[in-house]
Amino acid sequence: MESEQVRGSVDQGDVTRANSLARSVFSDIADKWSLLVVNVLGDRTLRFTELHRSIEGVSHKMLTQTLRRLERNGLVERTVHPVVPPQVDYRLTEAGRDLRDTVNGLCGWARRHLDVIEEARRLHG
Amino acid sequence: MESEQVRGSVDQGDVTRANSLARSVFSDIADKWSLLVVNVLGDRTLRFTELHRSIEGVSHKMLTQTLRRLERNGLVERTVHPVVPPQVDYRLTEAGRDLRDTVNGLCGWARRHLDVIEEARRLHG
DNA sequence: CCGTATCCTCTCTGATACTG
DNA sequence: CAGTATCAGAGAGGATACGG
Repeated sequence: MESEQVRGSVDQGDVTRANSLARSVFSDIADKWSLLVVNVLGDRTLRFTELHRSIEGVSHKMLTQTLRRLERNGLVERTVHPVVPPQVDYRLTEAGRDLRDTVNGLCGWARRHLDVIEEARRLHG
Repeated sequence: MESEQVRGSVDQGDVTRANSLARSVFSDIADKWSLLVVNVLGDRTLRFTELHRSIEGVSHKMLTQTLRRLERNGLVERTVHPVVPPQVDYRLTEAGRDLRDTVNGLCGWARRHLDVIEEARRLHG
């Protein structure tokens, strides 16, 4: 992606690094659950169970995996409170909140093109 | 997503429809290959083989499947020229180009947060 | 409450070979 | 060139049970 920039004034090595990284990040966040988690979290701080309830259809396992991946990419911050029963809070980092704005754009896009999509599905479905 | 809007002035049924549709669209486009195809196509019109060459690592089969799905959702237009050898052109629809702008936002996001992501990966990797 | 591990199923993916 | 069909292996995802 952004292949035009290769010919631009940006440092070549930097661009290559950006491309491959962006690509691997895409692989990590471009899935349904990650996007939904980012959206649901928003500006709030939620516990594991609250997230689980908020995202319909996600399994315990998938939610855990998704949260670990998001944490690994610096999008989500995980806070463990040493109490019994255990309490763990999740919230978006700054990068995560920035991503959420972009994801909101995606939602806006879906809303704007509802009709086109539905018609296309009727035609080709 | 957009759950705040449920309490807003928008028609309730419309919101529900938008949410479930957005969700099913997400499932269809929120994958690596779809996003890459949308990005590579941009404003151009490309043939199957050109796309295949442009997107490193995609198999013949996956590219076909991805293009079918994108067509099914009204993001890509497929034009078959009745010549021998066959020639098939792919280009983004208006909805597709609109999506590409959003996806570009995603690329921009990745570029902006390169350092944060890399550091998070070092820490948690 | 939160997380991990195991098992089992089912889909996805790539390789290959074949049609128009 | 563009697309379909088939097959086998890999991997994702769900259910369940158990540990901190």
